[in-house]
Amino acid sequence: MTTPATDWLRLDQQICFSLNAASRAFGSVYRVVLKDLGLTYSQYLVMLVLWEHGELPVKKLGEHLRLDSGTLSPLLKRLEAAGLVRRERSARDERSVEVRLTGQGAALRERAVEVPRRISAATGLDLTEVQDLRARLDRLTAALDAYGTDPAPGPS
Amino acid sequence: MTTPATDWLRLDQQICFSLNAASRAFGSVYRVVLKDLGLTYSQYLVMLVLWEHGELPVKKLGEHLRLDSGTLSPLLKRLEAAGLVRRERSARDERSVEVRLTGQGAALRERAVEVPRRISAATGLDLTEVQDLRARLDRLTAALDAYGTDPAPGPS
DNA sequence: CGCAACTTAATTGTGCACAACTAAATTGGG
DNA sequence: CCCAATTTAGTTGTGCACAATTAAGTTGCG
Repeated sequence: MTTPATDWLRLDQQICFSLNAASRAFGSVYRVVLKDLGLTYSQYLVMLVLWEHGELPVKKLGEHLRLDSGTLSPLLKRLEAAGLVRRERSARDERSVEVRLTGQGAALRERAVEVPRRISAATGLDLTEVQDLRARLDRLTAALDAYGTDPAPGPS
Repeated sequence: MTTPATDWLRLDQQICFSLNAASRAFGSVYRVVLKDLGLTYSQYLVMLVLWEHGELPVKKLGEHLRLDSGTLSPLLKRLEAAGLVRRERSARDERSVEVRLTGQGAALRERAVEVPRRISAATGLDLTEVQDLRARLDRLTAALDAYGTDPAPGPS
């Protein structure tokens, strides 16, 4: 009684669809929760990194978030236009652009501290479940990334 | 020994980030695997639904995929331009647009059957793990959706 | 020094997601 | 029948993701 080969193409069999749907559902909740702060979900992630690390070049920011400059450049310009960050060329290395918080950006953290609690309430998961799910997802991401660099890891 | 409140804003504590990262990592793998078929990830999901259900209005397609017409309309036009689907106004209800596969679109299924196997290999997960993860993610999505319609479900 | 290789951001172009709005058609109450 | 409410696609505008390319600056080898 194995699943017929033809059923592998059923939408409800696709792990990617569940993942994508969950990601977008999160997006909807964050949109509501972050509206007061004037941030989008991705902007919020950038701010999290800046609140944690203080100040860093676009390159480092992208490494933390797995995003490239094509995504970050316009996003950072919007944050700068909103008065939350400043971007300035590094004096040491003119290729690099340092991103740092303004006073207003740093102050926004005070209002952001309640965001995780509200999101947590929306998930209906307890701490243990969240950590377990995060661990599984991180392993999955690592496996997918490895496939990208080496599609056929084998014993050869 | 509880986690300091300040740490709730750490990026690596955010379940949404792990989810988002996994979703984008999947995107990269699908981009590679689907390149031969000339489909993007989202177009592939649409084709899955059409292969499974044969023909249906944009509305139904959106319900299956949790997508609205703002996303589907341009996407379907691209699929039509690629010769994979046809769109035509329903005779019964002129508001509705029926989407159906062309011969070429139906034939593409033969080449798509190997996609799930290749994706499965990339995840490094066995069938049990995939089903468990899917179930967790679907429950999470349901909880997040419920929050959107009723932010404070209580016993009142 | 002089120049090739590399690094880093930014830009450009394509496509997805979604909110807000518009337009057209259907439906149902009077 | 008439018209208000509803349903359904489509359009517009904003923002994210990413590939490919460009431009500027740095580094190191000879």
